[in-house]
Amino acid sequence: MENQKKFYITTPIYYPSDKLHIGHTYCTVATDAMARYKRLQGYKVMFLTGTDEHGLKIEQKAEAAGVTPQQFVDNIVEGPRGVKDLWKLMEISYDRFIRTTDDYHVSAIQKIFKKMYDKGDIYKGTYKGKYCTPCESFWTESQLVNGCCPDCGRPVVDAEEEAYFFRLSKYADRVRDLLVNTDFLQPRSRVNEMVNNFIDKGLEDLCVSRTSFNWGIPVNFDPKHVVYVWIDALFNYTTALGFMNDRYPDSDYETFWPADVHFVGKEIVRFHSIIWPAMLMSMEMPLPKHVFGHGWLLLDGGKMSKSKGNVVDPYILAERYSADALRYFLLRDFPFGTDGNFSNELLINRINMDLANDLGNLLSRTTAMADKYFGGTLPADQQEGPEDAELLAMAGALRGKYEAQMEKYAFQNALAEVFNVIARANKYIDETAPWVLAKDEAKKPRLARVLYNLAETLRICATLLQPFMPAACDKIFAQLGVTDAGLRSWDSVAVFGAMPAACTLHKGENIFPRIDAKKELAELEAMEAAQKAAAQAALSNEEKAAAQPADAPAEIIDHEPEISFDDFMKTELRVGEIRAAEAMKESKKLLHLTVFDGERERCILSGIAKWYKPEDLVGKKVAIVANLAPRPMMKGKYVSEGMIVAADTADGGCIIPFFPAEAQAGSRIH
RNA sequence: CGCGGAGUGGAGCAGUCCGGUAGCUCGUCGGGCUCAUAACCCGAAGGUCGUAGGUUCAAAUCCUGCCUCCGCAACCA
Repeated sequence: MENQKKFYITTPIYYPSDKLHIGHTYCTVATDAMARYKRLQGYKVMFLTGTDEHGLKIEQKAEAAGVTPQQFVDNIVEGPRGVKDLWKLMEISYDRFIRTTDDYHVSAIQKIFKKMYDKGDIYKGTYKGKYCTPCESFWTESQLVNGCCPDCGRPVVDAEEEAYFFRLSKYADRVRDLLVNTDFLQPRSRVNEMVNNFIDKGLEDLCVSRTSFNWGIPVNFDPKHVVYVWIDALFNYTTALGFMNDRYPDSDYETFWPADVHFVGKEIVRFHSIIWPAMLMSMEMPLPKHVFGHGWLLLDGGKMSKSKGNVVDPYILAERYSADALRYFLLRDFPFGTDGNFSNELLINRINMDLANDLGNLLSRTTAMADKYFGGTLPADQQEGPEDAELLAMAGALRGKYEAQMEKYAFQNALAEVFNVIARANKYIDETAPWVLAKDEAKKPRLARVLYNLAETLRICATLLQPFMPAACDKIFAQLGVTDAGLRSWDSVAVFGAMPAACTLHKGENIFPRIDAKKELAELEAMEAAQKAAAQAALSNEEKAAAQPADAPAEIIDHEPEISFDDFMKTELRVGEIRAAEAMKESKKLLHLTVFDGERERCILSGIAKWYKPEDLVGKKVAIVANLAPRPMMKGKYVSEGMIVAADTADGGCIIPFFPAEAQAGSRIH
């Protein structure tokens, strides 16, 4: 076993500030399929996943929920319907689960930080900016409003905050070379994006510590700093192998590092393809062989949002249709490298067509005939026929084709290859018409051979489907009478015919029941409506939300401190009449509005272009914040003098309340 | 002229690097079969491959302009 081939694969560590959604599930399922595939091939696999638990956002969410940050993340990770429960439900076969709050990780990160510091690649610098003393906040020049704090409007002072920086710039050339001249980053299309957008624009040194929040790993030689996300999160891939800690043996690191591939979402490709290699170079550690940036699942053609995301709760879908069916759908319908459109209809359709009609039904008709014609056990006396050649050739060649696709992470193609064979087997039944053979006693040997070929084809397909649908494949093997582990191995599907001729198969339960699509879609829609209503109710009832912080962290409202009437009156709300509105060529999101405030026309740039057409706004009367400090925008090309009052909508849009025509432009709003 | 991706029969996609009968899944219509989960098999209709030019004997594929959609960046005062 010394020479056994090794394979180390990881998912990102997810940020547990909310419960995970279908997008996280997608990535993790893909990683799991890859890990299982490599195990099937005989590799010694290390499959790592976990959670990235530090940072300001979690600190704030915990505070809002009235619990400690540790309690907050414990609940989301270990609690009911939490991260680990989801992975259990989804049959995720991770070998290790790392939490960045695990003490071994914490101490290892401190050592890593110190080592980079001692080397000179991390240095103490100053983060220069404008500081608002009452708010205890730093702001950049561009964030200031009229030279004042954007939060409270009070003057700011020049200040410097001490921070540690990583010499990212030092490694820019080497990282560029890595991306451009090797296949480190895949798919290739992501390379241009990284090089053009980030590297060639110049890499600045990276701020790797914070003093503005506490929920993080303290820099142990300078404890008022905490390690910011980069070093904390990225090095998880090595600390989980025992690197610089004693939780796991050093031999794990020696065995598995460097990783064969990190699967990551395209939004974090930048961190994994630029910052991560640079930090490893600094540590003089080997680089991972590949980073694969996969696409997103889109809803209605757009990015998944919280309000939409609730609808495609992986928990609900897996419980309704089985984890295997959901896993299959995710990996069969979407090319791994690019974005894909998720919909319940596609999901149900795919389950019905491929799993119920083609695979499930093939198993069902095969086992039913074996029972009916032979009592389950095929006689060894079998006769080949002219219809056999093509099926045998396809099933025999399947492993090679499948392997070629899997090695490219082209899960959808690998599955398509398997289902080509399944379709061919269904056709083979028509060609051989076993029910006709069964009527003639003399043709029993031929009939036996036909059923054997079907069973063997199913065995080969099920073996290769194990990485995708582990539980369902177990059931298939049970019905095929395959008890010998050797008959579900990679070697056993190299050629057709490994199964003994006199095999015994019995019809069992339907493995993939057909779904009543109409009824299901209606029910899912009803659930969606109910969830939206519940979310609305929770939004309007803060106490209720606070009582269930872990279940409903998304519904916590961040309230501002109470203010006096006088404070309120400092906000000068007035009726404004929109005299002109036009789209801006410089921005897709902004509309350029000319608003009459009762005494003059002012320019207001408002981020509503996505929801309002200019012509629909002209002549309308709206509420404006009249005493908001003018704000230079588009690099000073425009100055926005005020703000239009608008509300967010549930689908992430926005809506403006309009005053009736008789409202006087300029009149005060109380 | 910020960066990048995409536009192919009703739907979702492949094909584009390395030009040469436009393919797959679903849907629709017609037929067959009865072993099976009203499943399976066969056949048909349906596409000027976003648009306008160019190169070529030949362009979905190469080149140029334009339009539309989506992400990132900027930014929603």
